[in-house]
Amino acid sequence: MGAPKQKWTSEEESALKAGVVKHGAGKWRTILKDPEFSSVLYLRSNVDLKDKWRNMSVMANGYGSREKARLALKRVQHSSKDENTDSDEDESGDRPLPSSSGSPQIAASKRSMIRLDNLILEAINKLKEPGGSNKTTIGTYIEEQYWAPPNFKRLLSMKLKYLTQTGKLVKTKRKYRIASSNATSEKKKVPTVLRIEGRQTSPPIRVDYNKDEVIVPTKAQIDLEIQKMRNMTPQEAAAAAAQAVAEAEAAIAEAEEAAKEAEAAEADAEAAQAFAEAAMKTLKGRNSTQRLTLRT
DNA sequence: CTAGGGGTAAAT
DNA sequence: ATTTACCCCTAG
Repeated sequence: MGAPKQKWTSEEESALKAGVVKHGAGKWRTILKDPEFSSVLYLRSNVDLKDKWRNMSVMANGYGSREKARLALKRVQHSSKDENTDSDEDESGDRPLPSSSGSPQIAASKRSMIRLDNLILEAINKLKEPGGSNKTTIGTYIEEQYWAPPNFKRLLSMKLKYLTQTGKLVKTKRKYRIASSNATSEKKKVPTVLRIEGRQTSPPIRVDYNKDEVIVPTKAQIDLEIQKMRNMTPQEAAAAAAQAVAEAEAAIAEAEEAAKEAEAAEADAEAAQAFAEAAMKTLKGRNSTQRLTLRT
């Protein structure tokens, strides 16, 4: 019929994730009605959200609710040794189901948002140091380009280690380089359409990204965060940023105490980072293409 | 309305 | 052939 297939955009995916974070997985109708996301998800139905969440979970986790024989991995073109020590230690449930009522416990283990990853890759990319860049250089770059939370060093170390382990980075000597097989195949989503929340009477704003930035699929996520802060005063945004950092620290501390792989903490830390970073950017007014400070 | 299970057809 | 958006159905 009319729409043969409508691929979910990164914006929609981000909005969905954010919605799940905010309202919990399963509150599809609530998420849909939230003006924060309805601007992005107004085309989708609650069932769509459910199904999409299912699909995403299946992919991310490997075993969501609809996995079955999902054990068919791609035929790796590993030139050397492969040895994927697949330890299915995954305990991060797809359905975090935050125990909302009662005492607010910070325990949401939502995994998504690969922000710092991109930051690191961008740093390495930009630095273009032959043989790779070391931790300090990368850290300095990020600190200069963005900002550094108090626990940034730890975050970075953890992230670097993790990226190396997962093969996204290659560590030679003390230098890190981007793995050769690093598929930088992001979507061709160069132009993004944003809608003004509330009213569609205004024509969509077309925003062209990739000004001087690396081609890293990170814009959508930032967009989302910024949208969420669109109505915040600078003070509120700063407070949110501070809180985000605090939460990240708490997550790190917990993870270290538990001596775990810190997977869950990573997600939290990254989410917090993204939020904080977006806040800082907003405060600095270095938003490139758009003014998001509008108030209807 | 939601959780799931099942399925289909369209993109890749 | 796989992935993925959507659909249908049933039980809570």
